Amino acid sequence: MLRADHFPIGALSAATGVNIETIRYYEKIGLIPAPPRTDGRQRVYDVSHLKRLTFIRRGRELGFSLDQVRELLGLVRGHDLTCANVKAMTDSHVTDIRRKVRDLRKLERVLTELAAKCAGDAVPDCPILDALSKGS
Amino acid sequence: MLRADHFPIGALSAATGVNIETIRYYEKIGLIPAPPRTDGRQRVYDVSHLKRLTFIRRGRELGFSLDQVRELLGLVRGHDLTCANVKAMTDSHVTDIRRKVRDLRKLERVLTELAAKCAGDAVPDCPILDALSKGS
DNA sequence: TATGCAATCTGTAGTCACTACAGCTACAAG
DNA sequence: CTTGTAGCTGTAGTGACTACAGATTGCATA
Repeated sequence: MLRADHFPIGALSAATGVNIETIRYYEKIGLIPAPPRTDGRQRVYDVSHLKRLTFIRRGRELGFSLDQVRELLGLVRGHDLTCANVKAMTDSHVTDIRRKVRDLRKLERVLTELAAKCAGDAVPDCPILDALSKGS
Repeated sequence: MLRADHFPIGALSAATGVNIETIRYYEKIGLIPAPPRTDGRQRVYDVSHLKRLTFIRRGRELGFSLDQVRELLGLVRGHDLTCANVKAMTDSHVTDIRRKVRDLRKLERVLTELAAKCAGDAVPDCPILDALSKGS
């Protein structure tokens, strides 16, 4: 944990695991507020930035888009989210994820089947390429 | 199936299910050869283009990147692929897919657990937001 | 105080695989 | 010959960053 109550961007990056360039990017798109600066125009952060950025990182890790994270942060027209709002967003996100998993598992099955037909020898002729080429 | 042996881009698009803009994009990045043109500079395709584009579309549907498709097409330095090459690419792709599935299922589990704790009522206080905010 | 060097700054361009659009020209049917 | 659809080029936008160039700042040591 950071002991100092003010720290530069590198420390914020290290503490949150968010890339320095990404932090500046988040500032540019208004996801985190522009922090105060030193006389030399270097950014100075405090614990509130650390918390907010940690929230963003976890949201991203859970697969929310930046826009969804923005919404979760209650940034949309200053509107405070209710628990019901958040649950609805989460449920719809889970539905998306389940669909992706289904699609990927199907892909996996098809590719595995194709690979099984493939002897893996040194000839240029291959059942996988055949399967991709054959008429509809 | 197309009966004419020469056809314009719209017909190629309809026959393959690949968007017109995407076909031109594929040409620009060298994935399909530039076809001959009419006097009015409109592209004229034949069955070879149709086959190649179908191959590309199927490869994409199986989740290969354009660079992998390019490789499967044997475009990389004119080197012909052996069956072993193709099998190796496919296997590594399957490994990628399995990893993605694992990650997504984990995400699904975490989100489902979070959503279960959430009463879904109208108060602004929400266990999901709490979980994202809490210290590490 | 001087110096050296790591950290930070801004701004731009690149990534992937397209998609969208503006403003133009070509072609086929009636 | 007109009308309408199809096609043309070139550029910019998408999401979520990442990479870089070239400048400046800040801090520690000599």
